[in-house]
Amino acid sequence: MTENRSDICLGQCFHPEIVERVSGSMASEEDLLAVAELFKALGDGTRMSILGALLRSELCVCDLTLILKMNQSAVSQQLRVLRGAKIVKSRKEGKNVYYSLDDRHISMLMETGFEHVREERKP
Amino acid sequence: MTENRSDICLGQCFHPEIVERVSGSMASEEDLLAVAELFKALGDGTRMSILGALLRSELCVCDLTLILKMNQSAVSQQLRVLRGAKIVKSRKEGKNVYYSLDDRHISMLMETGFEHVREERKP
DNA sequence: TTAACATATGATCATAAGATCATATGAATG
DNA sequence: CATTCATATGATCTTATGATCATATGTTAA
Repeated sequence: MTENRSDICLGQCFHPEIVERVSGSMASEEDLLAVAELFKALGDGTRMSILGALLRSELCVCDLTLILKMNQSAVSQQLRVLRGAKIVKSRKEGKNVYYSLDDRHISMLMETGFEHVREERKP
Repeated sequence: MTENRSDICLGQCFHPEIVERVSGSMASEEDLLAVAELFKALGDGTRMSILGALLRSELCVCDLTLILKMNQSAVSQQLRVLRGAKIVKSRKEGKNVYYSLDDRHISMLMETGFEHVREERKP
């Protein structure tokens, strides 16, 4: 920890106690990377539109293509990403596959996100 | 709305009432894209590590480079992204710039994210 | 069991985005 | 006021990722 590096502040700027304390109390790298992957999967306009629709109702792929006005392949590709990230779940019924949000964490994330961007827009 | 497309379900699968209702009640495209941008900025391992540190304490750039064991340029580049997305704010004090989370929405998003990935890991 | 339909997926191509390098800016201090 | 130090940023290169195309899988009904 606090090893020497030639490219950065070697001097008086740094705060050893704080660096030590934060380094020792941070979330694990495993958790941080997992959360980053989660947000990365949420961080795309097409996928967020899909989720915006699923926030209102469980939907089959066909309905999603109509709502998003996108072709089926693109929708399915993005659903795969969302499934892989455990953001949506699916259930099969006949020829159709119905998608819905995985759990309430996802809707909480979306609602908090909406609140944030709406607040940032005001001032 | 519900226009014809040759590449997808023209037949019996689709649910006009649901498509109609969801299309009419979804968040605006503007909001959806803004939230997607927010999550995209959160969706990177380096940036999430920075935020994991800032969740514990306000920090200057130098301290962040030591905590993350990364060079200064890479850290500053990612701080720029986080600033642009209104995820962190900065204050200048002498030669140093101190960064902190923009508001409580950001810590809420992170906590919810941690909860989600930890729960997904269990079963 | 064949045809029609709903969904999934591999391959390809174009674009986006992160790390690094070099250098610029701007504050404090001798 | 010149130097040192902390931070920011433009340019470049490489890799990652989304849209599209073509096709595969799997389900139902004729």
